[in-house]
Amino acid sequence: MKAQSQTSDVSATISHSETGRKSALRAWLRLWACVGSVERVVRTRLYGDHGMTLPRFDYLSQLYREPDRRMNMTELSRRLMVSGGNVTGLTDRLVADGLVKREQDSSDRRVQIIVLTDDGYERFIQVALEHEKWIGELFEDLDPDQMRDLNQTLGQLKQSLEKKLNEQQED
Amino acid sequence: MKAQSQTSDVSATISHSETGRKSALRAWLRLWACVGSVERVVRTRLYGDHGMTLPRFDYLSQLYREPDRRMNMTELSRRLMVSGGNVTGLTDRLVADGLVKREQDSSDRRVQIIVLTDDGYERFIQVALEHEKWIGELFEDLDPDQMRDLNQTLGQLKQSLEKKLNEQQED
DNA sequence: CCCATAATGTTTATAATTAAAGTATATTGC
DNA sequence: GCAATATACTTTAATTATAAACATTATGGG
Repeated sequence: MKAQSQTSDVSATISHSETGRKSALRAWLRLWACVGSVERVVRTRLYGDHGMTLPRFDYLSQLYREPDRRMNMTELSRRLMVSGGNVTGLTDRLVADGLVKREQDSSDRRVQIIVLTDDGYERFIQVALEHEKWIGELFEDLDPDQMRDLNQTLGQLKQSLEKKLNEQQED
Repeated sequence: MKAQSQTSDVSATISHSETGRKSALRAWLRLWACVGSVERVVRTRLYGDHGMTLPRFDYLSQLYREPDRRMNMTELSRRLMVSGGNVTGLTDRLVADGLVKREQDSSDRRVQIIVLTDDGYERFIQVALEHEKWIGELFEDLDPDQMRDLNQTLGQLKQSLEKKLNEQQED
């Protein structure tokens, strides 16, 4: 059949990139499935056990990791990988709940600095301890060697993706 | 200090699970970051180049993979890892766009069968070809060995997570 | 057959999310 | 200094998403 022999000819020439594409797609689908499963568990437990949503938890965790517990909106948007408008809305609700507060930057009047309040800090560490336990349980079937390799590969992939994203942005 | 010596005593006892937790958390954060980066690229290009959203693309891809291009709502909800109400809304809009249609199950009047239309099929394969190319490019920095190991580990993790989810559901 | 229970899907209210347009402030080049 | 451009954030309209309550239909035990 013509179509089939064409496929064979082509695959003989570009077989490497063809198989690369297929295994990349498979890796992507598995990554997506794993993240979806973990997110579903974490989201359900956050809401059920602590009345907190996953986006708010992620938001607070970014602030928590900063030495001074503060960050501007643009940086939050970048770290959380969501749009600026989304961060505005999340911030409004977190301010209403008293978990964060807005402060003005002294040198640039456009900039809003978001600060974790004492309440927000207490609330976050309480939830974060449980969160870490859940993640540990969800990943417990991977043996230490696999975990090490996985972390190594994902670290490399993460850097590679960030590099590509920056390059793309400049175009 | 009392608190510190307590921490040391505890970590001496459960150091293995402690380090396991930390590396699990690191793996989770990296997984999350990688998926976020890829999703951002794919979403932007889907919308910019094809006027399609990521949730709709994922929805169509689930139907496409079925031999008869049809599936009921509950199964779609399970595969896409989203709520039933969400699937109802997505279906309404995809029906309005003519990409899928609803059919009644002959043996169970509760069941809606969603069928990919000819238009939906054509549209999907056109976009899916590009999608596969994008994913291949985004993952190109991983060498074949890493890709193979990654796929193996993620496959195992995926199965382990599905097992845990089922067990949890039964509680 | 009938009732309790389960399963399928929709509706409702609300939150999260995006892209695009808009506002205000800074910066840069001339 | 001023105009053009860039940056930081908000607003808007639409879509996507959840949890919980609901309606309908199916199933299984008495």
